[in-house]
Amino acid sequence: MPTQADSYTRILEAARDLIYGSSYADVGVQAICEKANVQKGSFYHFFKSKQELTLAVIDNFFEGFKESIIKEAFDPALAPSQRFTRLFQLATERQQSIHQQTGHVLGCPFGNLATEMATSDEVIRCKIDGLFDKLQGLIRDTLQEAIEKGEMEDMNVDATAEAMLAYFEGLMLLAKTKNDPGVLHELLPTLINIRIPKKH
Amino acid sequence: MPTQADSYTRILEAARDLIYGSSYADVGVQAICEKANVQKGSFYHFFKSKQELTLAVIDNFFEGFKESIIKEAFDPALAPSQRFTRLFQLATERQQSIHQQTGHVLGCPFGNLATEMATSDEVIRCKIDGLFDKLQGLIRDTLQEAIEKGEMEDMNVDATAEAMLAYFEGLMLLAKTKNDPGVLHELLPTLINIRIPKKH
DNA sequence: TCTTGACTTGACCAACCGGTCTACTATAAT
DNA sequence: ATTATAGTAGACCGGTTGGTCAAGTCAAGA
Repeated sequence: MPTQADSYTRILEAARDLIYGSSYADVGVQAICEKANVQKGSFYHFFKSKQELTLAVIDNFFEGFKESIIKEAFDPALAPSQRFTRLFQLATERQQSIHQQTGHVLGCPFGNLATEMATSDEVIRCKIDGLFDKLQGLIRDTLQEAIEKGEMEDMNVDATAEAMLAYFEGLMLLAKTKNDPGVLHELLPTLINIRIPKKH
Repeated sequence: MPTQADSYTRILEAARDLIYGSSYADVGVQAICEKANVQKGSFYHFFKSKQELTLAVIDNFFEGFKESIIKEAFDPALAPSQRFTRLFQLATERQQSIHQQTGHVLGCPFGNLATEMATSDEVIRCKIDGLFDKLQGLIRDTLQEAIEKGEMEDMNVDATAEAMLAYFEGLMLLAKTKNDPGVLHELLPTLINIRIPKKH
């Protein structure tokens, strides 16, 4: 007998794991209900549609991301350039761990969903677009701080942050396609060498 | 009355356009048949499953890619570093053109399919993995030639080629998520600055 | 003329899709 | 004790999924 009131959480987590493990379209409401040990009626009591559930899943992913990787890597106590190094460690370790558990490199949940749904669901595309903007802002601020502390030369921080995010997502995609986390271990550290100079 | 014998081609092209425009899972056999003006039976006369059709679609994509972008950009008559510049132009123009026609940046067809299916269809994952290897090889050979001609300093050509491919795919993903081809116009040219040095 | 085989037609299948609905239970406030 | 409310149960809906199949068309070869 499920502990009643946390059905919402169980649905959310079941959906998160299932969708991350394959894709939005491949995971049906029925499958989510079965994994969450919940009936259809309960599902639609808490979520008015599969799309709304997915928005909640994306938020949940970002929460988890903030409370683990971001909090640990973008620690103000660390030197800016070391934050990147820590981020690479954590991201690589996570994909390695997932690969060991599931047999698959799953990549970036936001990148996965964006790729699948950008053309068919504008709401979700905008949601992920916004999250990418936040991440880019986080990188940009860190770069700015590094410049101010003399750790890095001056540069176009906005363009560089965007390029870094792109490189990160691209490596995740390659690692997923090769099903080999080694790509990340080898190439993620080179992300800090990316520089887009200021144009003048 | 359809011109009979080219049903195969019409199915293939309909599937290519539909899948590229949304995703594998979102496009049904029925929709493909309707767009191709063909009946279900004909579909399964030519393709024994939706998966096999998808493999043919991937091949078709790569053929088109070779005969347009690759043939034009990786022209031995061009200086190696100029081949990259040409590639950026062509890739950016193509996405801009698609965006103008469809209202959406569709990104890289291989990256899209890999992201969607890598965890659920091993055959397709391997197929795309192989294509990525070919592209990486093409980049690597160009880099090698650039080094031999003194256009570039020596480097780890394999790692650099992989990093470039990742950056390319990541930019495509970002452009798709933002639904803005401007990302490519702004950042693709910086791809040539990526360098992974030889370790010793 | 008869046969063969490539191709087409469209009805049909079980399974599943996202979503709705009514009936029911459990809890808590009145 | 009564009522309201939150949550659960699961049958049910029309529509769609990938895939099958028997029947038929048509052109070429014998």
